[in-house]
Amino acid sequence: MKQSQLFTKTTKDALKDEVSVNAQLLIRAGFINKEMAGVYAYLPLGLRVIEKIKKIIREEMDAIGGQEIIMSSLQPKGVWESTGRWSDEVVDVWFKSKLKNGTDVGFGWSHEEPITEMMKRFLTSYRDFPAYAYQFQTKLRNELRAKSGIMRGREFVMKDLYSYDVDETRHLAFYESVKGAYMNVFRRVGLGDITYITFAAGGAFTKYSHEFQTITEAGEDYIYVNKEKGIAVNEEVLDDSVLTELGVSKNELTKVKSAEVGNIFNFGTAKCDDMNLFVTDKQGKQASVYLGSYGIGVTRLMGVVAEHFADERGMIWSEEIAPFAVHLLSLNQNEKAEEIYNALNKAGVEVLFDDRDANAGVKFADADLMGMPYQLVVSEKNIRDNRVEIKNRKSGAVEYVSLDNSEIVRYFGKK
RNA sequence: CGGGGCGUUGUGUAAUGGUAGCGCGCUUGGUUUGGGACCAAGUAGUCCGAGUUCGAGUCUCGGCGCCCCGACCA
Repeated sequence: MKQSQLFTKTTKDALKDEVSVNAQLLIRAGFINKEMAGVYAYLPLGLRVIEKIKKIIREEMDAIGGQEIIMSSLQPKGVWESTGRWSDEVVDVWFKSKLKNGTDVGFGWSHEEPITEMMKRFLTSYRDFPAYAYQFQTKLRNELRAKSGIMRGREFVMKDLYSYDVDETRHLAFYESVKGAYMNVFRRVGLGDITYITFAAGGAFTKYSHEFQTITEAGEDYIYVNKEKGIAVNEEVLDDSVLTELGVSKNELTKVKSAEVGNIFNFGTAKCDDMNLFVTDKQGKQASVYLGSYGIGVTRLMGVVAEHFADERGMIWSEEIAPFAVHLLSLNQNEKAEEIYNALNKAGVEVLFDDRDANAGVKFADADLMGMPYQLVVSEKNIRDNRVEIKNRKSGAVEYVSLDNSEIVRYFGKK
């Protein structure tokens, strides 16, 4: 894409009302726009990051048998009444409205009840299991206090996966396979080293649930970790019995601040029982259904990455989720740069071409702010030396490649 | 939901109750051209509504909105 055609622009100015690093950088670079407190629009560059993250998640979900669907944002009252969760006293984040005829509707803050209701149509026999469905969906939550940019908003994108099974062993095995898939996701977005499967409160159905906590100062949780043993415990459940169960003592654990990027939850059979989802087993008798619910905050994950991979000049995207792999900077050498741009495009390399009539300093500063992994500099100086310059945004390392389109394509092809 | 801070051009800020000014941005012209360059001329504003006052950005009341701490986070 040519930058001269991109309708967004960058700004040097820091916004007074936006304190978090993620929102500050993403807004300055033109990735997102703030619509209101806790509500952000995703612009071309930001959307490309979201789509890259979704692609990774989609691959990992499909790999464990997930089938993608999309539920609705408008939800009927009835399905939530069956579990007692329509009440504002029970769920305090509801956005609600009415149809013209007075019928109550809710805006989806979760989809556990609606998807289970929907599944009743299809899951009627033990032969129908297991069933694994997931979606990417905008969740609407009337948070009392939005904060930290895109890390805690009133409208955000979540990937939620639901597993249904009649066989408890298989149900638990799937739960374990989601753990693995989730860690793959966090590894692939670059947060593997600092993301822990964390013991957390389980609620009414199970003793514990598991959260995926990424160590970051921008987070709002505290967890206790032991990196060598790969153990992490949320502060909220840390007591002597948990320590005994895990076989660690408290002085082996370090307290760190973290952000919850994912959560997996075993409902047992309670939820489906509540919603009257029963099926016929082999003996022709009524059987209960196990439900698992598994979430990844897609937009929050983008916020955590933006926070973590940044320096004083701007963001630093990894190749897996960068909006573009290459930022081609033409220092008044548009003709030559255009040839390279076309060659890279033809080879399928994603490239943002800064073809604007601007000073070198402006282009470098913008490129650093936007944070594409590679900056490819085409300038008079380089052309004279019959080469192009390729700078690694993260390391700052500079490499030179001869001024030959196929050589340049090959450089990025091997990446 | 409890507590605190705050709303002035697009953005960041200034203005004893008395002419709304400055930097950045943006527009135009010119100069520059490897790290946010320079010169000149322009552009645009007091969140909304009442009230007090000869006079309100400034004082009072109400509304709307934003940020932070805490609580909450299925």
